Amino acid sequence: MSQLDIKESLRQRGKRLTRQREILLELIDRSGDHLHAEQLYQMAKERDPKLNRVTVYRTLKMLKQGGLVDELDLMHYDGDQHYYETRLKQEHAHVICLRCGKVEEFFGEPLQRLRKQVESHFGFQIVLARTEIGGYCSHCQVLRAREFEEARQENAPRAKKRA
Amino acid sequence: MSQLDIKESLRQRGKRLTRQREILLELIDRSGDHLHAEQLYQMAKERDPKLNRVTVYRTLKMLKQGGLVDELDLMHYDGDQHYYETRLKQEHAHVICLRCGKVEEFFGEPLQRLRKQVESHFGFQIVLARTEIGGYCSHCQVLRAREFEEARQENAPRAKKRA
DNA sequence: GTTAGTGCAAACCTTTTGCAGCTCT
DNA sequence: AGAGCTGCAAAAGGTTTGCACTAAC
Repeated sequence: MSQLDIKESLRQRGKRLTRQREILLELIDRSGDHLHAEQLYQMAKERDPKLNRVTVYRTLKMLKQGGLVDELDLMHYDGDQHYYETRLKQEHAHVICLRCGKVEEFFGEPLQRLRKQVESHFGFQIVLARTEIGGYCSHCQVLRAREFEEARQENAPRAKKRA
Repeated sequence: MSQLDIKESLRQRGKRLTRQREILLELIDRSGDHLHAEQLYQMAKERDPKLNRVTVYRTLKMLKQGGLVDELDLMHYDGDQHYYETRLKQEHAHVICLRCGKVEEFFGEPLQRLRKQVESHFGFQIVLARTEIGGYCSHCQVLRAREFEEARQENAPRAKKRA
């Protein structure tokens, strides 16, 4: 969903396109996924120092209610704030590395199957769905193993390095 | 994961089994899933009026870190607090009705497939995973349709009931 | 006897609200 | 003109922290 689509959607719902919203929409549009309110606020403040944090929250809330952005928790990787991304057509899971914080997106058929099964199994009408997976990316798995090894050696000082 | 299993796990990790923890574990064990800290606190206070809210938070945090309970958001159905459930062997999704708040659990093979695919696709080591689906249960779908109809008639007063 | 755990008060972080004034349309 | 939006200040909601005291091991 592009900035233009979002603007059009606001127009149709009789929302005003203020200077502040222009700034926020542009930032959301180009700065990629997964920002939280404070990040967005800091970035917006550079373009308009008077823009208030509250406006960021109000704008995000409005976009969320309009179905234009999705709200994520990302396994509370870094505190309890929420993260936002412009809504994509295709459902996807978020895979978060608990060590480095990197977020991968996974698009795969199990997600569609899951959705269909829940709908038919419970007669449920799905409005929004979210899958978040936390763990360690391949890079950090190696680093963690190394860290463990180092910690082990520190706990057993004077031991010979090799048996 | 039963209360006894949890106690054993604490013992092994050198955690103390205090009077307060006994109370909280028992409540978590028997009062079913999906409570949040405040609910747990209110229940615990009835058994020990001196037990502090902070102890509830600290206990939940410890159990979470020990992998004994899982933390959920339930699509922030009712505010931004977290919900807790004792960890089950089998992965499942939570299906939350946004109107009545009912939570269903869905166990199905797409979840296992998803997990496997993410592991192999990214070489990712999964620690915890969470799928939350928000929408309307079959019961509330009917009620919502009725509510819409009533609202429509109020907005068009004196209109004939049937065309 | 140690050390982990508790209660209390106070702080913290994120988000929301009330209201007067401003600005899109 | 007028509804909708903004900024400011203040509050709310949920959770964490520092510290002196207590209790489990």
